Amino acid sequence: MAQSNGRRTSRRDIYLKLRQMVLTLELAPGAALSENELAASLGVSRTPVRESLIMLAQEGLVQVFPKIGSFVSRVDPAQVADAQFLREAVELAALEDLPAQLDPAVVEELRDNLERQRRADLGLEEFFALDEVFHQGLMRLSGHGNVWTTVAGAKGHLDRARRLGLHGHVSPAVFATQHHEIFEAVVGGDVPLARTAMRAHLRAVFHDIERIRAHSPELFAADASAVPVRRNIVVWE
Amino acid sequence: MAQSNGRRTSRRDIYLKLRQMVLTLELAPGAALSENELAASLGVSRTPVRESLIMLAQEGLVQVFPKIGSFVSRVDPAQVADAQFLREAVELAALEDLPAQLDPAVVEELRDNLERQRRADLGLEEFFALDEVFHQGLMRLSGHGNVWTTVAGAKGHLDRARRLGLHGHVSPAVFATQHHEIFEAVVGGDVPLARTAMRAHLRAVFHDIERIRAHSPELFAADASAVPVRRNIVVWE
DNA sequence: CGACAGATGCTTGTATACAAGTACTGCACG
DNA sequence: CGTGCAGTACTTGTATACAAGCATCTGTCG
Repeated sequence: MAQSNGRRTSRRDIYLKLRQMVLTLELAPGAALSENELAASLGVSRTPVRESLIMLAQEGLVQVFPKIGSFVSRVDPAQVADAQFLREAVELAALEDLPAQLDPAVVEELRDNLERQRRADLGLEEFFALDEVFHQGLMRLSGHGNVWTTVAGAKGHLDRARRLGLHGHVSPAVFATQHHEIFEAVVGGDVPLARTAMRAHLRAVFHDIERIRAHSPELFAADASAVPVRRNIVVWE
Repeated sequence: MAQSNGRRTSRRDIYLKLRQMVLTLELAPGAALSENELAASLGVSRTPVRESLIMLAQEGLVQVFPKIGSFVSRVDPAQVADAQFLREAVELAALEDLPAQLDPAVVEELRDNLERQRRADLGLEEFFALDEVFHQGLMRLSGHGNVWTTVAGAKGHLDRARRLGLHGHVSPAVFATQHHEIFEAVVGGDVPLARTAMRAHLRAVFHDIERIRAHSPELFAADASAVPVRRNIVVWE
């Protein structure tokens, strides 16, 4: 889904950097993004910055209003729900496609991943990175690793909502345990149990979001097509 | 997923036009796309053309090789299979989310759509348009209409493969009948039957593709990252 | 004091110029 | 006749200049 080849262009670097900043909430939902400011701060011209913003807009992470401004999109509850439905459908379907003999290399990789999730000093972003790799690894077991790319591209709003939910509150340990349960069911060949555990895990993540929405409604979109006001933007907290 | 607002920009027009041409095979897989040529023929500068190509590249419909050229991506069998898995997972899951009371407006719309699919003088592109609306309508019945946007964005390679398969060979009538079966099961509240019919329908579409791949292998990608050669490009047939 | 109007400064959209690099073409030479 | 090399014509990437439009601020007038 991403850019085809590995040629180093500043656009690619900027795109990845901005995307990361949006997903990790370093750029807060609703924040104004000026092409000129970004270009100046990154030491490049408007062109690669602008093209990066176009790509992010296509993913729904940024909104561009012609002649008005560009903004980090607020977390849209509808898109969060859509992404939840999508990932649940895909990940549950993948579990039913598991082969009789699992790829031992991937299994080992997953085991290693789970090990690291249990480390006590695990940071939040480190956990999210491991979480991402874990779920993609499960998809690879059934030969649908590349489908994860599409799912990952569609769940930007969901990811940001999760980060909002976890900031300072919930420990990742609960999710690590759920990951372990799913993994054990998979290697044990118990598909129904794996599905049950996966569904419970994904829904636990999802339900957590409503709580944070009540806590910080300004980060969520009331009307997705509304134009944010530039002056009242709060960059962080 | 698409551009946020409805402001008329030439970029948006060009993007939609090029996208349509790629999906309908008017621009053949493997064809070279020169930013300069496109800009000249469209009567605009490189900028909006280039930005459109970037968007299409992000969707996987176009490949851009820096300093080399831009090409309509060949149909990638792996991406076709991925899209098949994705849509099957999503559409089957949506059937299980159907409410007890279906939205009568959508039901009527679907009935109307099916009616038009039965017209004898139906053109190929007209059928595809109706097919698209039909499947999206089914998703709307379960409240997941917007998820279809993501699915539609991911199934570009699948759609092109289907068009290759249908060009001149199979009649859409078979698919129309299958659509009818699915619809009847849905309005009858028989979810298991609807799932069975849907699965059969989607797999029938999928299996048709292998046939055409044997027939026109040059339109399919052997190695997705390989650079097409510019001189041997056959624009159509 | 309030309201309206114009100017100003910002925004993104588009066009154009230049930079860097690839691939083919044609000629010279063995 | 084949091979190698240099030149040329093309490609996309980036920088910059200009165009068009919105929003806000400020000054003026009622």
